[in-house]
Amino acid sequence: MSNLILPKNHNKLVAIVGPNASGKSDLAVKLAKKFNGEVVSADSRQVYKGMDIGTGKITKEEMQGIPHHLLDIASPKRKFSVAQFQKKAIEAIKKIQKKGKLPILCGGTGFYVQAVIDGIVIPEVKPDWALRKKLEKKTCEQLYQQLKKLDPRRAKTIDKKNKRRLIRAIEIILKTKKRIPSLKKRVIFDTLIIGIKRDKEELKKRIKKRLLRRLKEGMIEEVKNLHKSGVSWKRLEELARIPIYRFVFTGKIRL
RNA sequence: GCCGGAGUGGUGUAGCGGUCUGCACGUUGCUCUGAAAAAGCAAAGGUCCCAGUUCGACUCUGGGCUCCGGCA
Repeated sequence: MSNLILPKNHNKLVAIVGPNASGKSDLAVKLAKKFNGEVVSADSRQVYKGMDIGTGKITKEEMQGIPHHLLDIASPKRKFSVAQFQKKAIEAIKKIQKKGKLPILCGGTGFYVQAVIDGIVIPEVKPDWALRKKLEKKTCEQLYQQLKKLDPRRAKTIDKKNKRRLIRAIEIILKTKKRIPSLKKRVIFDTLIIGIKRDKEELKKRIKKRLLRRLKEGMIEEVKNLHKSGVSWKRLEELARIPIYRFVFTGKIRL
């Protein structure tokens, strides 16, 4: 086992990206063992407590003693966002670097990885769900006209038909009373990105195998428990875009 | 074996005797400013088979095949 020697306060980061079931978690652990690293998960679903089997969260045994960060840091009852993730991830990565160890960002959610390695500067405006609900009732055209009045520059670049983005833009302006600053990126880490490629058929097989294993492991129990602990069915459905959760809800699945 | 119901993109469905068969999910490509397994844009992809009626059938009729339910 050849351990990498890094100076304290170095700036290195390894990021692993790739499709579902391609073996990112395994690779992350392997690399961590080899290069004296710790893993930082970047998965928008695995941040939630209680969603283990369904999200394919790594188990204690699979971690093989390697510390994993940013798993189980949020309640599924509340919504978690990229901005929250970004802050915590950067914090965790810096801490690992300070110890002279190698942080390994293990992908899952592309946007989350991007937020960290590209250092997208996200406006400091928390989502206002009541406001969003109100704006939701308007048409794209109405929202676009409103945005045009508030911030003509942003209106020029925005996708006129993307309601979600239009709403977010208006939300930022209403809260800050200012126009939206142009997109900035603040790259803070010296990152090596590792992409995993795998044959499609093989991926399918791996996913199927994983699905069957998870059903056995108590997938259905997990969903029941989530609901018992107070996560509404509605919220569960929101979170349940994952095929395996959909299976639990509908009894149908396509592979 | 009999009776009934149904066969429409990869999956689930909608509709109609006559412009391009619509929608959802999935797929592929592109775009991304606190929802990212998201959202938006674009593209590929279909009427089970054979006859008949008709100017014209995905639609109506008959037969075949297959599936589902009920009865034997």
